[in-house]
Amino acid sequence: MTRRVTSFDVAARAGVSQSAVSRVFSGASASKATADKVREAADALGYRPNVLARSLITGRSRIIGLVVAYLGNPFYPDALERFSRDLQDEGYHTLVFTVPEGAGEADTDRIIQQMLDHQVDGIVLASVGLGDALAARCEAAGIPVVLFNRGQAGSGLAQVTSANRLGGAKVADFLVAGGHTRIGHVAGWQGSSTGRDRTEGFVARLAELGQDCVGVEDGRYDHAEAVRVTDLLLGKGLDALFVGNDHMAFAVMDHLRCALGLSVPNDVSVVGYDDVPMAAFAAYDLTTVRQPVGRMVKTTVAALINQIEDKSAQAGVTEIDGPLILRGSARIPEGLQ
Amino acid sequence: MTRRVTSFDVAARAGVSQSAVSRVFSGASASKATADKVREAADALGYRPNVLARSLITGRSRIIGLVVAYLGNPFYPDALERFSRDLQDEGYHTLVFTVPEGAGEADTDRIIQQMLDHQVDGIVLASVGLGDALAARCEAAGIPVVLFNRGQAGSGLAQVTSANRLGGAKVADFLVAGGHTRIGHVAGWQGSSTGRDRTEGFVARLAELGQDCVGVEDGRYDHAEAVRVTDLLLGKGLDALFVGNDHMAFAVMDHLRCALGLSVPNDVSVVGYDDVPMAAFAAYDLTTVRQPVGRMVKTTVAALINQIEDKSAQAGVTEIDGPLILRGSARIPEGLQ
DNA sequence: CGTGTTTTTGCACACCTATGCAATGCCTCG
DNA sequence: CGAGGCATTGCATAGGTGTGCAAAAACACG
Repeated sequence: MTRRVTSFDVAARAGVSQSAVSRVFSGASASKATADKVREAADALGYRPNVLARSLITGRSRIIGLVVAYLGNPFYPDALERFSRDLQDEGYHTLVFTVPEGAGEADTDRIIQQMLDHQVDGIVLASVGLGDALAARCEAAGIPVVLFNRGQAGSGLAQVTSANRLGGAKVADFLVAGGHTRIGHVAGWQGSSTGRDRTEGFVARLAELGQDCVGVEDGRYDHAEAVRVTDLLLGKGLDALFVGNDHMAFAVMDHLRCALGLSVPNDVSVVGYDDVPMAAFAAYDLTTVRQPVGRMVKTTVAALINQIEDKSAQAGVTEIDGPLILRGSARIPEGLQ
Repeated sequence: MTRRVTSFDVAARAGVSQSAVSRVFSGASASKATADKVREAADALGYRPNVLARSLITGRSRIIGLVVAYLGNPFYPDALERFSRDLQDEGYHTLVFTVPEGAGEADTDRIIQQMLDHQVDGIVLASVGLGDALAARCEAAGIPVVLFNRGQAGSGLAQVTSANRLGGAKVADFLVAGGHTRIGHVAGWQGSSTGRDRTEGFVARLAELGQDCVGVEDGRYDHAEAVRVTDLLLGKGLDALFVGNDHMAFAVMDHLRCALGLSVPNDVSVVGYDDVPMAAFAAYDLTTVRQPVGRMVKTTVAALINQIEDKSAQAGVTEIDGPLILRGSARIPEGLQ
């Protein structure tokens, strides 16, 4: 195994100084003549700048830390893939951390610490919260943090979500327009802003329309839990269910159809949230509120890079609206085709 | 934003030399007395070793590059999550690269180059191949590469897969035992070793049992393509289908049931490969060959770390056997309950 | 050709840690 | 008490790059 070829080697071969080589490769000013000489020598030797040394001195690693929790929910692999690609396009790389199911503040703490150790230039937390102490630590280290698909009121952190309240309201409008009168709700985890917001928007709009929600139960974004609380709700008599995300909606539909022998949508209409690719599968054909992942990711990346390049940039809260996608899992009101 | 606190700061406060601090934090020998002093000072100042500087000098970054292609197939998010966790447990971190759908050698080349630039200690290629030139470059740089769920004959690279030939054979045994006589096969991508091996094992065993496979079509691990070729095969009259992975099997089942109104398994038995979590969903209840992801990942990580720590270690080929999981998508032979 | 201005270049140092080497201190055993 | 062995410590340097500063070169202009 041969020693790494360094900028000195290139300099020697090109007959210039090491700093000239550095300048050529970091885009600083250099005359065409030397630039040519340097590039030629570099090619001949197979030289590539050592990213570590560069990062050490510039203090910027061009690495973004991405923390993701629920990879079992197909929404997140999709987001992850887009993050990786979009960041790559901007010249950044993605250090991925997964936080296990029942992880607490302590686990997040360790992870954030490791990211700081690696000198990441920024952090994306996908559906993961951040304690105030940790947020302060990142702030102190000058490392921007953006929350993806998760809000945190009063944290002062940048956030990108879909318009969850509005989305919930859209579902309420839709189900009422469809003539449903006994509407239940398997909520997204009420410990998360997305879960709460969707529920609030949904319940509030139902009330505006003069309907009471027959029942609300927290499904905690979990398969088994969603099925369990569905049974609770069904005991009250239902003709429609709004489920806090697609992932749970699939479980609910399976349970209704296969375990209970009910027809969706004839006996019960089901509406989800996310519009993951699987929602379009014929077996589910799920009516659902689309979260525009592509735009959400691009917005997140833009916000992050903006804060990295301009430390004084303000952290903003962005909500991106998404349409209700009409499919076959819920009765469609007369007027809408 | 305050300057980073360095080992010198800690040394000054603890009244020792910088090297003492270094030794305490890198686990080298140090007396209890100094270790205590150093730790106290470090805690007081909030010192953490700079990973970049450490990597620069040791030549080991403790970062593993993970390249993954088909995140749309739920098998891979699962694997990714396990890789991240297992590597974390071993003190490594995961730099993730995704290669876009129709990516060629050139894209892979760029990605590998970037990984080398980042001084990764090792590379995992999940269902991605590696050209000989690139393999040689990694070899030259002394960076071990392990192929995950993909073989490459004659490459000399370490490989971890499931026992694909055997798995295909198991499906053949099972379908024949179930009394099927007109068996078709939507193959996994024949440009991949996994696809070819499963097909070979399946077809060969069918032949041993005195049956001809009614038809084999390449589904290319793609949803739409799988549906398309299913129609081709159905034209020949089928009572069973072996599909090259679960991801395609879902599409096939949806098509059979929802578009064509056929019953699975009454009209056609369907068997998949992978046993992704979704295969257990009631809507599909898919009989399938399990790929033991957990063991495959652990084996891959172990092989990688082994090669990292002992450069002379030989790259091996590992195949891990997985059981056929009996569910409701295929007729079950009398004897088996 | 001389002077003033801009661009280019090289020198030296900084970034932060790990580690070989020599020196120091401590302990043991005769 | 002295010699020898061992653990510990500090010094100095390496690892590969970016960058401020001053010198040198190139250029413009009268």
